[in-house]
Amino acid sequence: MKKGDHLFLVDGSGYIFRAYHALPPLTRKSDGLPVGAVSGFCNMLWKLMQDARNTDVGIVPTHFAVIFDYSSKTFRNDLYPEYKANRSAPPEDLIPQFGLIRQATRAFNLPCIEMEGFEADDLIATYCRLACEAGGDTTIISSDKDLMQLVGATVGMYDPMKDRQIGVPEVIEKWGVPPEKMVDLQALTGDSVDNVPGVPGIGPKTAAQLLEQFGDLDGLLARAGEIKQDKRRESIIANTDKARVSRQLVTLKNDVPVAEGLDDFVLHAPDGPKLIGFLKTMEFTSLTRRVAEATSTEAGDVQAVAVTVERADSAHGPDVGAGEPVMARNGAEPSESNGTTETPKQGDTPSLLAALRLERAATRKIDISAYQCIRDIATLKAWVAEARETGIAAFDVRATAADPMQAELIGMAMATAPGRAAYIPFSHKSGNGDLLGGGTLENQIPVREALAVLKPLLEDKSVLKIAQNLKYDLVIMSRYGIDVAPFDDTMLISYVLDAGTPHGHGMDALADKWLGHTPLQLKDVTGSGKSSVGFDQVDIDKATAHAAEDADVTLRLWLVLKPRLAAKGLVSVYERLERPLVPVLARMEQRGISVDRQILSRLSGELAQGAARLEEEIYQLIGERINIGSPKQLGDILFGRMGLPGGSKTKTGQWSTSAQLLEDLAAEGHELPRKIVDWRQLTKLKSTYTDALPGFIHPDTKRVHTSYALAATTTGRLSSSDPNLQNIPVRTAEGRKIRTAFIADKGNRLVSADYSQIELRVLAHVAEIPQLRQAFADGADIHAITASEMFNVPVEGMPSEVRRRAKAINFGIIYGISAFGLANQLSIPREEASNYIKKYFERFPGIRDYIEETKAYAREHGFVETIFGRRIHYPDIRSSNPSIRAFNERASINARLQGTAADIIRRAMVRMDEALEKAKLSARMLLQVHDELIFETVDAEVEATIPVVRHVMENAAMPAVSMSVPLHVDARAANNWDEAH
DNA sequence: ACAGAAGCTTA
DNA sequence: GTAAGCTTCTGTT
Repeated sequence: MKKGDHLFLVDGSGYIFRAYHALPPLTRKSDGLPVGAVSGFCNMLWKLMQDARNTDVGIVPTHFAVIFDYSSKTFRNDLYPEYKANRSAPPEDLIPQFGLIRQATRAFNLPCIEMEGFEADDLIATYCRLACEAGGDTTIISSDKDLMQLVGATVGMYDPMKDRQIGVPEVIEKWGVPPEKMVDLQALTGDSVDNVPGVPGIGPKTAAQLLEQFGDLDGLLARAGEIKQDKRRESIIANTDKARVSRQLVTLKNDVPVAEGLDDFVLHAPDGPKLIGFLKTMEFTSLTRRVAEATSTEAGDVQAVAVTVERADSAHGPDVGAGEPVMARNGAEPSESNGTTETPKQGDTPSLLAALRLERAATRKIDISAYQCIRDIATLKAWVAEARETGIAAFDVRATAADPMQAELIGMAMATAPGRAAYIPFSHKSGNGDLLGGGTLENQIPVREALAVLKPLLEDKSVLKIAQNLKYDLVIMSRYGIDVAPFDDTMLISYVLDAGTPHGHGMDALADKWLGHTPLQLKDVTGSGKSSVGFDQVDIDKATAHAAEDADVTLRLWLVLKPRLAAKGLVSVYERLERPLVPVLARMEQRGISVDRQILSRLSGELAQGAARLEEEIYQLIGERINIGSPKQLGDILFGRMGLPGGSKTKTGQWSTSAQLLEDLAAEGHELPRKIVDWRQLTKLKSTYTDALPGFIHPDTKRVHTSYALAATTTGRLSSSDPNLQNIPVRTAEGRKIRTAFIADKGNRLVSADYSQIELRVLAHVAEIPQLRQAFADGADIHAITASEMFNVPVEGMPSEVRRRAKAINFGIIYGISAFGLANQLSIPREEASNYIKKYFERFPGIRDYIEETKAYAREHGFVETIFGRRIHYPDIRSSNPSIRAFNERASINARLQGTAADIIRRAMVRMDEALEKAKLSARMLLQVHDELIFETVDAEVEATIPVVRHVMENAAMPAVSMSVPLHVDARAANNWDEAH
């Protein structure tokens, strides 16, 4: 082996188990021999070898071996007799397959390596070292964490089933420590599968954090007394020996006296006849056919195949046919149903213009081979000048990640007219690089230089920039020091035009609907599944076709969609409520919020303990260790074996184990359901919040940056994801503790400001209900007033149950009330609920009128509008199916209220930054939770900030709408979100 | 490995 | 009864 050679080591034993479990269990040969795992193994090995020949993917092995465990007894059992002692025997139908899989390996002409007393992992470690010393690189085909300690400059891993390469960054991302510290991490966490003890109570998150703090395991054990948390400190001190022996167990031995040397692993081509012979014996017909095809096209003999391996890049790459589907797509005629059916009215200029532009854009054929690739500054400058000339540039940023806070620029596409588009690659890598990544390709304009030319254009007030989902590009560009303006966003225009229609607002849906065109899919250029690569690995010609097409399509969509805004009277919705919010949200996402790791980690420990205790108690009560998290198992036990009363079935025929039902059983005095409900709460909090949130802390900013979607809901609300910070617990004391982890930086406070009863206020305004308007004007308790009106009870000394029922009705109205739903909510008979509603409408006839008007309007127009003109479509409102129709009616009633409230807070957000700046305040808006805004500001400015925030929020409807009901905002400041809320 | 169901969190 | 997103389990690829 020499420098530049590349060794593939397949973790054969790992492969066997994964193949066995990933495949349907009952694959048998005609004589009954179980061969499912053998089949999976052969398929994977074949795919791996085919993929490996594809030099586009980047790695061509020169050496190849498959490594197996020899037996279960190894030197580790001498160190620690319990090692792997809890391993049950392999499944019966897997046992005969071990030998077959070794034979399969030989049939593939691959070395089959194993050694008594050592695990496959030790042999892999040894060969990695030998390869490294010889100057070669190694790829380990496995995803086993036990092997991650070997990853480094010359050693990478590859998971063939997930098609994922695992290098140093991936190890750090997954485990929070670099590969060389994996041993220490595993020593702390242990491994229940292999029976490595570790330190009880220390999981991967805690271990990573401790190792970061103390450097390594020895440092940690030596200074364990410094750990603040009592339980953790005591556990580590008490289990020092276990940690040490665990480290020995997980440390791979890289000096096994191996019999075969690397030179024995030189890769030979598959011996077609030999392999086919084996596969036929196994009755793997489809793989036999594939192998036969692959080998016969190369003249069917060993020599010819061997040549193919050497020159796979020239003639047999997987992309030979790439031009064909492209042409086919291109040649397709635009679909008939693309909006041209709408006939423009006489004299309706915007409509006419819309139709004309649509006609032009849609009929002009999209030719993705016509796009230019810009590879020198002079050409780039010419394109920039052209965009200045036309005053319009659609652009599309290509970056390394879907998360704009983590993404690095790879290139950018721009379009100045339909069909006239170009791609500027900045940092594409060579296709045949190894795991370390190929070198940057020649003839690209480096990011800095390209951005220096592009920045004046992107910031030019006289050039409109157009993008699809512009917030993503905005966040990235902002990180590169560019403030893109002015701009339009085709996704948002579509959202304003068509919220609620069945098509989405993504580029593919829009291209299909408006242009009758299907753009190249990302996976068509990056490869799907098997051979997918980062966009920076994509061949520049293909990258150009894809990225430039997106810019071209975006421009065409803008030409079609923008005029429709005016035609439908939706310009102001777009310009007041949508577009200006984009940079506001981009800034909020970039700022992020501080989350205290320590608090979450402590909570996580507490929750784990609580859950474990409940688990034991539950097992005691049912006398069996079932999976409590499985509603199926739980239902079978509770209502089947234990025969608890009141069981009901879900629509799939399973026993329902909903919290409501379990609560009812608990109320009847059953002990078990209570514990299950409690267990669910604890595990929910742990898995969704305390365990998940730390993973979202950005490595550089140390803050959590959520992502807001502007066009995700039908009503105009925002949504939050990755992580969702709009559903952080608040109702229970236990859950609220999670909010204490959301903190202000030192010297700062969090300010939370939320609208009080905004949707009911909107209802009182739009439905013109005198009693409710008066109640809100008086600052009265709205639910108590409602109850008082309905039941003729004075507000003073009102029983809480009476108020509770009125409150449920008020909420019910907002949700488009039904007797069924109200009955459910209040656990009362439907008759009774029906009477409540009747009585409510007698007292508040305006609300019944409002509901009927809304339904009639929706039925007539197919949409409803908020008071600011946002349009929400309900295409199924005329459905002949009564339950679908009723659902759409309720949703449309709700949409006017929820959507208006969403519009109001949007208006507040759009104005907020300027208002703060004008007041010379440094407060920064961080989060939005539908009716709440969270800010961070320096201590000294808290008192001055609150009135400004309140003023902007309470007057947000003005001047567009002067509400007949005052808006009220509660605001307070504290060090954490729990206390501020 | 992925999709859907069930369940639970928020406004 | 409205609007969302995330995790776990389960059956199927």
